[in-house]
Amino acid sequence: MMKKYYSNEHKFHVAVDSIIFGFYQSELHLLLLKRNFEPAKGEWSLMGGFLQKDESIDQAAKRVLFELTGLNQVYMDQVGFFGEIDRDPGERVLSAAYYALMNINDYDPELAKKHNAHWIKLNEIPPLIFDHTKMVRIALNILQRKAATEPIGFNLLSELFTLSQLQSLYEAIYGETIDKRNFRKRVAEMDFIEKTDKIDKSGSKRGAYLYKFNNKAYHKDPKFKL
Amino acid sequence: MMKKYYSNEHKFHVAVDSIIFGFYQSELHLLLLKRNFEPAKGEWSLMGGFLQKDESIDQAAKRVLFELTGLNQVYMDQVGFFGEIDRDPGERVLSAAYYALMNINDYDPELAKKHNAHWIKLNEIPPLIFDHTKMVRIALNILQRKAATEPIGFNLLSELFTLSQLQSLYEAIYGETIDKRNFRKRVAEMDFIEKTDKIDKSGSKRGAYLYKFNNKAYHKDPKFKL
DNA sequence: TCAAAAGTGTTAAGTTTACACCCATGA
DNA sequence: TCATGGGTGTAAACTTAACACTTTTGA
Repeated sequence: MMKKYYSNEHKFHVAVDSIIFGFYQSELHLLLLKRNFEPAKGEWSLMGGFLQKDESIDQAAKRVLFELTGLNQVYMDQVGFFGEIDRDPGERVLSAAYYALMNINDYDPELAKKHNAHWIKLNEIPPLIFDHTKMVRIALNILQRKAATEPIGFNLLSELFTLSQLQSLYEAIYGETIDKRNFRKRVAEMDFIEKTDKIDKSGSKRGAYLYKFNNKAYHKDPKFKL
Repeated sequence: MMKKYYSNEHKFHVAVDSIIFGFYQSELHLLLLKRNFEPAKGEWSLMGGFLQKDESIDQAAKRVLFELTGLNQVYMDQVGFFGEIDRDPGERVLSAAYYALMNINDYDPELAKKHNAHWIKLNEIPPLIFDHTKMVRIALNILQRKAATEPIGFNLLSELFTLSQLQSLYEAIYGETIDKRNFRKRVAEMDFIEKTDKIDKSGSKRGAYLYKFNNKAYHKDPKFKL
């Protein structure tokens, strides 16, 4: 048996918290819980859960997301590790925060009801428990930086999307308007954003061409800047 | 007494590991341990330590750095939280990695001897234990990104520095050469990088003016791009 | 006297920004 | 027929990149 060196060291509760981004009606939203369980019942918080003995921290983040959404294969990335002594005023809990980018259409409203989860506009976020507001702020910073140089924004859209949808997504992420012609010029230079022959008529009478992100083509020549 | 909700949850060992950057002879170096203690005695690793009951994770990172260097007030930033199940093959330990930027001249060689610590050139890093090599790679990525847009590089230099030193620092961080005139043009536009009337003769016969970073001036107009 | 680092401006290339009108369609 | 979102090109401003010689001084 392997010798144990760490037996005198203290041990800690470790949790994960998920900042879940969704996009609709030209706005970024977060999936937040109006907690119907203790502690802090009745308050708003991120979805979270405890790290289990037999799972990695990345696996825990995926499991927690799955519990709330029923979805696997969602884009996730670590935000940071939060370890202030009193961040949870009950007992000490350390937390790794992750953000997730999902297509809001994939989300089953039944699961929302069960967990009392709600999509809240980014600029209408209520006060959250513990340090969750700070986690959200940092996650948004990371998203803004990363979305500019890596093609992660597509995770927030359906597989097929119009250029107007793509533009309004990036306007929402950056919090500023983008010139339509300049935006389309940049998109046109990215060969991995492919025009299909399908047309979406839901957003206008005339209809707009639907595009899709070709991940394989992106990896052949991975350049992205929006 | 506050009700306890988490008592059934598993607890974990939590450590911090420090990626300590230094700069001399125009090259970035890391302060690494040739371990004179178990586990993995004889192998190379980052400096680390366990999180204690009464300290935050940031405090733990500072304490661990202090134990190795005797220095407080060193620039540190979180790299990420590493939680693979078998990252430490002995017992499960989760680790928050931090990188630190220090002036190599502030480092007491006596402390180095005691811990068997060595400054190793970035491109001569030996294989490290556990996932420490991965931590180093991610820390370097963060440093490269952050050094370009925030004035953190000065932490690697003495208070007074020549423009040649500053340029070779940024060349080391980015891993590419920079045009001298373009570099100096950019520096000249940053009013918070102030020319002193002192001259350094250690690097050349002619001598070069010494500059300093004025943090207060920077915060009045915080723009940085190198 | 010469080797070695310090210091100094200009021009061309490339990138980014600003901007306005016609098109297709369903109500 | 008209209101609505879809689609398209050009020129000016700005930023970035390329480039070579003179100065100073200690050995």
